[in-house]
Amino acid sequence: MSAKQQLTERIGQLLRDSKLSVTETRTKILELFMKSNGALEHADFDKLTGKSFDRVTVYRTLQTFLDKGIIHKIPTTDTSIRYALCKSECSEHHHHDHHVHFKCEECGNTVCLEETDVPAIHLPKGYAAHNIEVVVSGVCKSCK
Amino acid sequence: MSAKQQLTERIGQLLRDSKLSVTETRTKILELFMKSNGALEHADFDKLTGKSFDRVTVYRTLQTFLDKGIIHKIPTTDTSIRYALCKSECSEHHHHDHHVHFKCEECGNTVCLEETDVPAIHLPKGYAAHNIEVVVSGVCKSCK
DNA sequence: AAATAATTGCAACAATGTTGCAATTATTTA
DNA sequence: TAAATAATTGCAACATTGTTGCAATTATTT
Repeated sequence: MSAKQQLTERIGQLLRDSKLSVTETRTKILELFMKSNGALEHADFDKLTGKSFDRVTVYRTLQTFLDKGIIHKIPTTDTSIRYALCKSECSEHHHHDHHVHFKCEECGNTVCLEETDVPAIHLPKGYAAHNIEVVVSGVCKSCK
Repeated sequence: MSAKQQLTERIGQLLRDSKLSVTETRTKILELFMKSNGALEHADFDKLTGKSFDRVTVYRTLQTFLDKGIIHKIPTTDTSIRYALCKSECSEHHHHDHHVHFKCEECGNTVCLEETDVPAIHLPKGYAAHNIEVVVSGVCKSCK
């Protein structure tokens, strides 16, 4: 079995596990996530697939993946929301997204730093934290 | 001198200090920032001013304030970028925005927790950090 | 108070995101 | 495995958000 076939099989399994139909769009989009080593934004899917899918379909696919805990959003200060694959600990009802995100100012790429834990934050009295997002910007390994 | 007049005078001074003309739009928008205890998004200005200003003017005003270091952006995972006033340590060329942002899931309000410092993050080898953004979501003081 | 410089608002556009519905594709059932 | 059912896709149409050029207005300077 070729590497390509293996990837397709793995993606199919992931979709079935999430109780989703295995379709071309979903397979292709997951493939893009798995091949890319960073976060993707909506416009990337047009670029990377050569607009093979309708914009609406891409929006709906991303939303579905979010709902199922397959991908997560990364906060930004620009218009484009970024998405990245979740690790296996994430599920439909519980995200364990406790890693740091890094955005490189040189190449513009955003990556998940899985090894880097989000530190505990000591909030003022009366505040209850459910989720902590850390986005570091600077220069990445490849660009320095 | 009334409280209202004092605020207007303070705003005028802030604008002059930043080498900006003192106009109605800018004064009004800064007034909104100073009166609100949280971050504002573009749509808020329409709501709060009853659409007294053209959308374009509001966009340009916010951009100008960003450039001058009067306000800063707060990252989000939704479409709307949020803005909040900078403290006095910020200037045109250097932001000292090292506080934590908190978004309440109940009331939707985002606030700057000035007292809460951003912790040091230990990045993997090869990564250089310029800026660290921390956004905590949960339940705020008023909503718990 | 006039001259100059900066800001505003309009129009027109571009990009991003959403909804309903009919056609297509995937899954289930027999 | 073919028909029935269920889900997904693509289109059209629209809503929202953000951008640019330019003429009219307003603020600052001389």
